[in-house]
Amino acid sequence: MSERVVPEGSRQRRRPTKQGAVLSERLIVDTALRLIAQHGAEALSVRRLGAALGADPTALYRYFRNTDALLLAVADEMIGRAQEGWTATGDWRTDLRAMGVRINSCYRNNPQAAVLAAHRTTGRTHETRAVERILGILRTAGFPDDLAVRIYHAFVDQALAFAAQDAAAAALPSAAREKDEEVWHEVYGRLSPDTHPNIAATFPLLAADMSGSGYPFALELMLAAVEALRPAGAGG
Amino acid sequence: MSERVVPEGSRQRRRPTKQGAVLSERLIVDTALRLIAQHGAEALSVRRLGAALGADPTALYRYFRNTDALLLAVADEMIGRAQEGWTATGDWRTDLRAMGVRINSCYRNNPQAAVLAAHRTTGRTHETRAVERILGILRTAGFPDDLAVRIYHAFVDQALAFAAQDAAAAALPSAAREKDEEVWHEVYGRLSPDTHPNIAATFPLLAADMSGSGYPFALELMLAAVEALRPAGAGG
DNA sequence: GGCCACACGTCAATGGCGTTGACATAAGCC
DNA sequence: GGCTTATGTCAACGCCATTGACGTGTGGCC
Repeated sequence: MSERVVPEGSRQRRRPTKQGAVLSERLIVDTALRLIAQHGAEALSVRRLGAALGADPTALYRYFRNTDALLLAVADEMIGRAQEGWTATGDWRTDLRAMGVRINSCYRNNPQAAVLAAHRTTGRTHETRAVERILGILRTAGFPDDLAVRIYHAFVDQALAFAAQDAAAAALPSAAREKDEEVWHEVYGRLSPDTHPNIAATFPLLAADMSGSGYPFALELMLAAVEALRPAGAGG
Repeated sequence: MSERVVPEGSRQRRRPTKQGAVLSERLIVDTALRLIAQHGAEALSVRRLGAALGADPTALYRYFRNTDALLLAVADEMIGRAQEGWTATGDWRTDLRAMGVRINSCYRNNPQAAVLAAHRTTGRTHETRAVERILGILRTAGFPDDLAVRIYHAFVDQALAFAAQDAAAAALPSAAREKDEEVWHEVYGRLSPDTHPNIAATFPLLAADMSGSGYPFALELMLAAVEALRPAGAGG
């Protein structure tokens, strides 16, 4: 009895499907990402992916043990794409902000995979490099080690937590997402000033602000607070 | 043809199921939370919930239009539990901190449900009350409306995002969680100072700090930054 | 060039899921 | 006590992921 999944490296026989497609791990992952991007997160199912590939749905199980393994591969591909091209400017605030924004948008661009990946510590090269860089930014800016570590922790956790939060919102089935937005206008817009004076007084501002992510402002607040903690006389 | 779902307020005929249970919105939500707490988030399905209630699964559709509506009710119940017994002290910083800590710990106590609930806007009573209270804290502290709204947004998103993040960690199967922590010590503890000087220099501090949640310090940073934004001359 | 093992695409089937429409019956109003 | 109808029940639909068996064409080997 042979194992169902053959590692991509030792794969030798490539046999076209009835519809002529030649499958590979790479092709499947790329197709899954395209499917998500084009038709939303809920469009990703084994059956639909099979159809998009021009193959029997169960052919996927020759490449991934289950859908979880497939999603992990998709997440890994996403991380690889996002890490490309970052360089330090030397200004700690600019660099930290860029890191935060990159992590956030990287996850938000692939919400389905992000939801799965955001809560895990991989210990792989891309991750360790990011840790090293952020710690470097803080220590070079003059923060003593114990403070640098605490700031690193808060910064990274916040970036990942917001990324997961925003990704989860983007990954909701479109019906649920629309309903969430509708709630803001229908429910919050009709609360009485008697019972909810603060909501009633600020409603237009509230509805406008809540449609976006809270991360950019939260990031600025954190940067400002960190600036205030920086030892006097430190360079940069 | 009457509407399938009757609002809980105007419900008058309570008819026991074959197994003798008397259903209500309240009972269903509580049972759902118990089911999730005992058997994990994936144990929550219409069929299993029906079985746990001692009713036909489809009886739920007399109380909730679909599973999404049920989920929102569960989420709102968690928000309500987080606020139980809270009272304002009048000091905005104390009150905001208490709100944040309450949300965080409540969600972490019900990690499986939190993972499902933290990303949704329910528009239900517990949620609107929380929104009203937080806005009240900020406006009473003297923040102008537009700033109060932006701070509210950043604060709430931060609390929920960290709550979901911490809950997800707590909800991992124990084997996977131990493996994640082990990876932290094994991988990060053995990185060479040549390739990862900043990690190597701070590793003991790092390993100690990363074992807890980043939220408390992130919350303090946000409060400090907000304090700096408060208009001069405001009371409190 | 021909043979053979078996990898891999395919098919059928299983058991789960949410949801709907039709039905029966008891609750509560008059 | 009769009527209306809310509410619990049932059967069925069309999805879903996953598995085991099957046969065909590929690539290695001589």
